[in-house]
Parts: sequence; structure tokens; C-alpha cells
Amino acid sequence: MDNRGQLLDCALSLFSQRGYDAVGVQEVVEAAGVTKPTLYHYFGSKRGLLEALLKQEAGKLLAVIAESAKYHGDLVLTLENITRAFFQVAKETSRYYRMQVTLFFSPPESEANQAIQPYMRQQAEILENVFIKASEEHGNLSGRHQRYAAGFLGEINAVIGLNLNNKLDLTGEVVYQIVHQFMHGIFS
Amino acid sequence: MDNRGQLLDCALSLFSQRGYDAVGVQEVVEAAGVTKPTLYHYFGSKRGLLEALLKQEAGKLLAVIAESAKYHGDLVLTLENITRAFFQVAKETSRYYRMQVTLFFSPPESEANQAIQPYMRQQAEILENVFIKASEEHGNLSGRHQRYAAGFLGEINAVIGLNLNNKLDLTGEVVYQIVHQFMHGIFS
DNA sequence: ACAACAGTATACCATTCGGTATAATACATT
DNA sequence: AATGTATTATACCGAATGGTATACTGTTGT
Repeated sequence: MDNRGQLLDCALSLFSQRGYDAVGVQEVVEAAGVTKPTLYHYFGSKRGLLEALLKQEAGKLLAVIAESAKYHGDLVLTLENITRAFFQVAKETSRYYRMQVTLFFSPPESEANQAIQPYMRQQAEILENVFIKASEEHGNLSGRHQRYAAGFLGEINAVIGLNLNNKLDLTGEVVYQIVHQFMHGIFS
Repeated sequence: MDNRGQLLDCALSLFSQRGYDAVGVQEVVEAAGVTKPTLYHYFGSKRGLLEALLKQEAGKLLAVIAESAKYHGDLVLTLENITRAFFQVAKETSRYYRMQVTLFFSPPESEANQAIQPYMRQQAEILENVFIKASEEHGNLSGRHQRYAAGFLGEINAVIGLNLNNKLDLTGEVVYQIVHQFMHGIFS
């Protein structure tokens, strides 16, 4: 792997384990086996490093989620597909997902949170579009798509958070429960 | 308010807005209108400041939650009381609750996360005891109290996280939905 | 009146922070 | 072979970091 890739990989490991603020530039370059000017050549700043990392990893995630969220007339099936897709990504790229969760819940005025915002917004929009399309058939969804999207995403991230702390396995049963609990909440 | 109290109050504001790592000791003492030796006199270290803050604020929260979690034979009612108590605390002490959420979701090897762990553990234990007591009447709860406690707590914190980002109001309706969705998940 | 004490400020410590000026490579193009 | 460009290292910057040694307050108990 080239130096740029090494830097991204080491930054991902360090940021996900100890947090963006707690990890210094020096530490990243030492882990990657390069020196500081190399990092600044590729990324311009520590913030630039984080943003390149997010662009790469969050981009992959968005592609998978968008693919899973194609709506074909069955809301339950679509939500199950989306949930499965999230679980799959969380399993496969657990380092990144851990970082995303911590960035999402970091303080609103922190650099870290501001960097993740646009990507979380995109995730929410994908979900919102599903609920908007579904509302053509389920009238009682209309007007609440934003809240439902945020709620569903929050639910998924909470469950994945439990999984990352080894408190829960991401089984098919959990997929079923999340979606059906959620649907029950909508129509009750 | 005395200097010690000023320091705790300013630290709470700064930590909750920008994060423990991103805020320097200098910044805290300037906000409190004192100098560094005063801080080190009372708290010994930056970490000590954080721990004193948690001891004070998390202690208040635990007292309220423990009171709300007294089980009198009705699981649904108890969970509703607990949820309402969490919502009330989150509203009244939103600065602290925001910090607690960010600490809880901060990276596992970070100072911040390690400081909050014992208090989150105590919250989980209160929930676990509710499910243990309830399992005397609802047989199908037994053996899963730990998972249910973690799941319920995760759900509550996710919803409060949405509220802190102005994406959701913590209404009585939400209390009802959370508890009934959760119960539905247990018995389905 | 005096001693003991908690509390506070001045001034400082070594280290690390994010970031950079300069120069030496390596490599492809001409 | 010469030249330009991308990449990398050495060595450094000022500022901020967490933390402290020392001395000076104010109060309190004797």
C-alpha cells in the first residue's frame, strides 16, 4: 500500500480507538511509517485527513445503503433490506462504523461532528425518500417522513452501537424485530 | 457560587459543547475567572475535574432514575415511569445529558469513555433489576435481562440524542411508543 | 498575638500540538 | 542527458498543552 493509503488506514485505526481529538498528527505518521510533511502533502491539514477518510469510507457505505433502499412497493421488505445492509457494513467495516458513531454523537461544535454531518444527512435523505415513496400507499406516513427516517436511523445506530460493545449479535432475528417494532409503532 | 462550583459549571458548558479533549485547562479556568493552581487545588488533574463533574451530575441522574424504577408488579407502567424520568432529566439538565451521550459514544480507549463507564453500568443495573423482578411474572424475560436493559437504555439514549439535535420532541406519545414497541418486541 | 491552614496568584516547566521552510530524492518526459 | 514534477525527509516554528514550585493571601482556632 502506498503512503497515502497507509496514512488513511492508520488514521482510521487510531481515530476509531481513541478519537479524533486525542490522536496527534505525529502519532498518525509514526504508525504509518512516514513523516509529517508527507501527511501535509496529501491532506493539507489534520482536518483534511479526516475528511478524506470520511469521503472514502462514508462514500462506500452510502453506495451500499442507497442500493439497498430501492423501493418496490413493499415497505417492510425495503426496511428489512436497509437494516441488513447497515448490519453488513457495520460488520465488514467495523473500524469505520465505530468512528462514524462516535463522530455522530460528538459535541455539536466539535470539528469531528461538523465533518460527519453531511454524510449523516445523506443517509437520512435516503431513508426519507423511502418513507415518501411509501406514503403513496400508506397515507398515515405522510408529513412524518423526516421524523421516521431519523428515528429508524437512530434505532439502527443504537443497535449497532450495542453490537460494537459486544452486547448484541446482529442476527436476522434482530432485523425482523427492529423493522416490525418500527412498523408497529407507525400503525398503532 | 464559589470557585469550585464555578469551575464545575464552566467545565460542564465547555465539555458538552466542544468535547473533553478539545477543551484545554487554560480555557476552563479563564471561563471560571480563576487561575490554574486553583483548578489543580480542587481537582488534582483535568481528569479529576471530569470525574468530579460526573460524580455530581451522574449522581443526581441516578437518584432520579432509581426512584422511578421501583417495581410494583406492572412492567409497562414501570418502563413508562423510567422513560418519563429520563426525559425529564434530559430536559432539565440538557448540558449534562448531552455530555453523557457524547461520553457514552466516545471511543472505548478514550479517557472520556472510561470515565463514564461506571455510571452507565449503574444505570444499566437499575434497568436489569427491573427486568429480573418482572421475570417472576413474565417467564419469557428470564435470562435476557441484561440484553433487554442494554437495548432499552440504548433506545432511550438514541431518542434523547435526536431530541438534543432538535429532531424530535420528548412528548408523552413518544414515551408510550417506546415502551409499547419494546414490549411488543419482547413478546412477539 | 500567633500559628496553622485552605485557597489563590505569579511565573515557570517540559512536552506536545498542528503546521512549515528547505532541500534532497525519485521518476517520468522531453 | 536534461528538465520538470511529484514525493519525501531533516529540521524547525510559535503556540498551546497539562502540570507545578513558590509565595502570598485571608481566615480560623488557640
